[in-house]
Amino acid sequence: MSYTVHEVAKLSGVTIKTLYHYQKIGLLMPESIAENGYRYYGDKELEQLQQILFYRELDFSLGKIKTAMQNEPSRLRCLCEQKTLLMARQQRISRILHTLEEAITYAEKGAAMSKEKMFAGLNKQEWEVALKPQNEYLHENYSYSIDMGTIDADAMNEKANEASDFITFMSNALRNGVSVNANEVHSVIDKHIQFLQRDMKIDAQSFAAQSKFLMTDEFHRQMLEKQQTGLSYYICFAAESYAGK
Amino acid sequence: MSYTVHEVAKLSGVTIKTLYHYQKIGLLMPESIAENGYRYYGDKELEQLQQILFYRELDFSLGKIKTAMQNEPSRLRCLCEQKTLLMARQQRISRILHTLEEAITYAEKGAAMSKEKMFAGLNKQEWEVALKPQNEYLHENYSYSIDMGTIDADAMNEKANEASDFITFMSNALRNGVSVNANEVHSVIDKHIQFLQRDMKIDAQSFAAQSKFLMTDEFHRQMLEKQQTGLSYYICFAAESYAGK
DNA sequence: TATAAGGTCTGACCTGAGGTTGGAGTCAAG
DNA sequence: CTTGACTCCAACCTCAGGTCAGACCTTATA
Repeated sequence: MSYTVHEVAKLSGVTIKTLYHYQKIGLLMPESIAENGYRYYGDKELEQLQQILFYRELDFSLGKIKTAMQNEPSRLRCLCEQKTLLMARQQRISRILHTLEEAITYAEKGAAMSKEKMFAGLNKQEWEVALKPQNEYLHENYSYSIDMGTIDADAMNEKANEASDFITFMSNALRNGVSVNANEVHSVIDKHIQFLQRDMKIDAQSFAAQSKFLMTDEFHRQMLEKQQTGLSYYICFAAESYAGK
Repeated sequence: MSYTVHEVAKLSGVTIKTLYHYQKIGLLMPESIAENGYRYYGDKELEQLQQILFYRELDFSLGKIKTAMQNEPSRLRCLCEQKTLLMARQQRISRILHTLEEAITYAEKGAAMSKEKMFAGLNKQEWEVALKPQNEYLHENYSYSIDMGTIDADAMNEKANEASDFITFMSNALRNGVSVNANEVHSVIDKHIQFLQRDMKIDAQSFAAQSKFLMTDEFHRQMLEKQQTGLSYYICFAAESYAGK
């Protein structure tokens, strides 16, 4: 199947000029060029274009896109990476939106925001840190948020792993439609609480309360939601169900 | 309170050069310029800068930003509009993400996507349509799933549409990470309840209770969850947050 | 008090990702 | 065989800054 510039443009939303530009810089070559100079694109080229547009959405420069696509010829892996990045971007917009909402409530009151808050999510330096390996980021942040006040590195690692396991389980349970009243959910919460009890006094009630509290913290909530949509709410309910048993 | 270029740059994340540029094109003037030529920015200027950055995030050109800020001197209304636009953008990213995910599953199977699907969300023409009346778009996608088994066509249609809009909104809100405490969520619940009140006596508390009750009914829960993982939990929380306001 | 280190101002030039204009060739339909 | 839509290509323009370079200012320290 071959497409003319016009067809490709209509399908993908880029202009003909842009296609030409991409050809000139060697980013996307036509499948074939007829004797009259007309350019024709095939299915493979469309896939490439799609990928280019995903990257462009992420504000990659065309040069970077080119090298990225050369270095990682596996379409699948490219796509997966793009997904990660796009999710990170969504995250960033969430933060900005949050800042914006705060700005609105301050403006309504006629009050002034703190200068750092004002630019949360907008300040790129800060944001680039959050961009990179989200997983570490999740780990770090989660563990740090649970065990404030401990120092020992190894123990901390163990805690991070436990927390991560717990979250993974809950995430799977939610995806699989397991009810918050299910026994396996309760028993995992039970184990998790037992683990927590090593460091702090905590019981079912206060765990439920704490889950709820965590939800009020936007940052935390987003972290869970990033892992699985709806997770923060699910955990909260599960904790409540467990506590009310 | 006055800030030097350096301080503003660090706070906001823009470069000094950019500040200079904004001054040159008259987008953001310093509060005062000392005799030695040094520029100083005050709190008002920081607020303006914040707003500029919000707009920039939305890919407004600097010229447009300038006129936008001149035409709408009310900071509050500016912010609210920006919020709407930013939420629209987030939805667009959601769509792209969805396309990306589909691309991944197709790639895993080694199959080919349909050409239109391939560019869903990326194609700007199409997207601009989706940008403005977001609601129509929502209609199409959802209305079919709610209104099975209706009797009175017209009245039911209205109800179906309302319910459908409500659920779709909540679903998007959840996907986009909007907090259950967010004003827009509350106001949508408010509207929904007002709508319900036409047919039955219901207030915030009983709505929250009913949401919770719905959750205990596996059939209803699964229906919501099928639409969007985590949705039943989210709605429940949102209702509670609304009731507790 | 001199000097170094670091901020600051300004203009001139560069860049990337296209858009615009315009002249000329090409295609399909009536 | 003409008309209207499509295509090619080159030269030039734009926008939002970045880079570089030279000169000036401020503050801390020797």
